Amino acid sequence: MTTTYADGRAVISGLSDTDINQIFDCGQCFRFDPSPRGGIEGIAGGHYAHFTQNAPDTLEIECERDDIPFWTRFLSLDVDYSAVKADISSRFGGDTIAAAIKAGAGIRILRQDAWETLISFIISQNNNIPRIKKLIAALSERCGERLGDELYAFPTPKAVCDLGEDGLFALKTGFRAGYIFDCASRVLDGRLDLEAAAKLDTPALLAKLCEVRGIGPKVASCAALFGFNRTEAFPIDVWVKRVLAKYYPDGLDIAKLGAYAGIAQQYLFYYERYNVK
DNA sequence: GGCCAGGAGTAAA
DNA sequence: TTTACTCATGGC
Repeated sequence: MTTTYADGRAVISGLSDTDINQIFDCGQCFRFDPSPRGGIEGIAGGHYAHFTQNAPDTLEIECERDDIPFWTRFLSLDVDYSAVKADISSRFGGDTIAAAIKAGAGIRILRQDAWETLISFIISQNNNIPRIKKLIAALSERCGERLGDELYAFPTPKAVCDLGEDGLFALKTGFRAGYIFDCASRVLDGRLDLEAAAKLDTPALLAKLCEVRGIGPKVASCAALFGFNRTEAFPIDVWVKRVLAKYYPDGLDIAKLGAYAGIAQQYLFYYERYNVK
């Protein structure tokens, strides 16, 4: 993998197992969308980037020069996904996981901000992806830092807390308003110390996250997987339940799926959710 | 107009 | 320990 930078654009070549359309459209993030001028654009970590991929092994990132390490890490470009796939395949067996890996061959699990994933997946509960995106965009526009024309950073815990439960409800978050407020309050006053939480082992992390009102096993698992880089976390939502019932009627021992269970889960989710056969 | 959406809290059995 | 109901909202 080699990176060059010129004219506000990083060009990363020598890639494998990478497809930005799959990465940004597999339900793991909610602030990246197709750009009117082609490619995919969005905001993370308070920075805007625009991605284009004209070849399987080459990615162009329009971003600040100083942000290249951030985006490289964000995209998990340092992770050897051929090894990940081999490990998953050796543990699952069967045609289903092979087909799912093939269907989502370019998926990479993003390393997102823990706080952002917590709020995003609280919003996701009993909701659909387009509306989740709308609500997060509305929240960011309402109280996130303005980065440019129509561009807003994801808001800080304090900014969300200052909105109050009423302000959050006014954004049409519905019954989730109180959940979002509780989470923001806890992060703000230190009852939920995200830096300390990041040092816990995964079971302890999940238990800690579940102290927040409105965070249960599924939301906690998504935050752990997408926001704390816990690739062994295995979120079970309606789609994954569907996959498990359909292809693994005799049950699947998730504990035996190893360090990349969460990545396997993402292949399966993508396979079933987007009906990629 | 009922059903569903990357669920979780609550009460009841 | 599971099961049924409820929670706002919007697309279909």
